[in-house]
Amino acid sequence: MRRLSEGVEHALHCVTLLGSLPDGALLPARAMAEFHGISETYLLKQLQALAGAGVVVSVSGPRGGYRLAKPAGETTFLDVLTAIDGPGPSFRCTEIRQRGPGAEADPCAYKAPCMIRRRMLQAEKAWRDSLADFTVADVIAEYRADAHPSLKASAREWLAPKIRMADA
Amino acid sequence: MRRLSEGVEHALHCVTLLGSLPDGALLPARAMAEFHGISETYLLKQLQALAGAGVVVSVSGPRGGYRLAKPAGETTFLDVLTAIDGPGPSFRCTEIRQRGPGAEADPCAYKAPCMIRRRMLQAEKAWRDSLADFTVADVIAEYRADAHPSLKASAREWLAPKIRMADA
DNA sequence: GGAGTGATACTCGGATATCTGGTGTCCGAGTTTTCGCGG
DNA sequence: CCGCGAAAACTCGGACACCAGATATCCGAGTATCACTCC
Repeated sequence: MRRLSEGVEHALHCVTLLGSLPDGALLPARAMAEFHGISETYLLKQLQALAGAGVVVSVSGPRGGYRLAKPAGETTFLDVLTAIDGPGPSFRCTEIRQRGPGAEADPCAYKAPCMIRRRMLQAEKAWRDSLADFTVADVIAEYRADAHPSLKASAREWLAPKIRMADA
Repeated sequence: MRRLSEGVEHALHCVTLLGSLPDGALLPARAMAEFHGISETYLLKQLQALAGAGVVVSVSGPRGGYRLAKPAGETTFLDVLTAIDGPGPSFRCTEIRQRGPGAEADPCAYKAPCMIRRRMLQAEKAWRDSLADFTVADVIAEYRADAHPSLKASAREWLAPKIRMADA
């Protein structure tokens, strides 16, 4: 498969970050960009796509920011990938078997689907199924179990002043 | 995942075509391009990659052309994909977790691999495993069983004069 | 002192440049065939 | 008629333009905050 967009990595890390915050907490894009050392303006583009796909929700104005739209346990890697790279399949069959000398044949002779297309989509389904099994909560749990304690503490400390709690 | 290269489709169809020829038969790139109604010069680029990866072998000069390097039953979709799109993984972890405020932390704190990277590579492995299960022979067998008889006959007839048999 | 009101500051959202990599093309290297010439 | 040799034709191989999509950026819309004024 072609090289995967770098925005996917940004989106996955940011979604994981959002999922590790307390319930109802908001985090602005600037904080996420600084935390990961990436471009803020470009990250906005990805967050915009995530918001449009219903993975995160955005709140405008001061005290605004982003938060997960659903609990971390219900947000899968596939949701994020679909939001960033689009819902369509990566392999697109252009039916080249029908071009060239085969073009004059009866169109109904091509009733059967292209075998190659079928196989490629089947492989892609395996990939999607695997991604659908991974939730953001899984990554967070693994992080909390394995990450170095001082690392977790410093991250928590750095993030604390940037977090905005909902009015609730 | 990003849109898959269109050359992949060309390569897969051409490899299938080569696999359906009699043993030792050669077919020039021009014939394959005309058969599929695609650009000959661009197809050469893909065939070059396939030859470099050892999927097909090329023979120069008149009466030259391409043939499969291994039997169709041992040539998998994964071989073709790897040859065209490169062997590297599609998801590349740039370790953004180590940038930003986490940069000052002890490097040994990052001994554990990035969880997100691990999951993405795992999903990619599922995709590769699925592709490795599909051989060119499978597609050909399915084609011979399901394709319209007149279609098979016309293709055979069109290809016949372009096929070059090895000296054997 | 409290409420209203306007300005302000901060946030996200969409439209706009730039640049890498896929797409498409060209000319050169190599090999077999073939035609011509000489024996 | 047969053998030799040079030229030609056809093939693949690598290097060169072109273009779409990802990357990176900027300006505009919306909203809560804050300060100031008035009651």
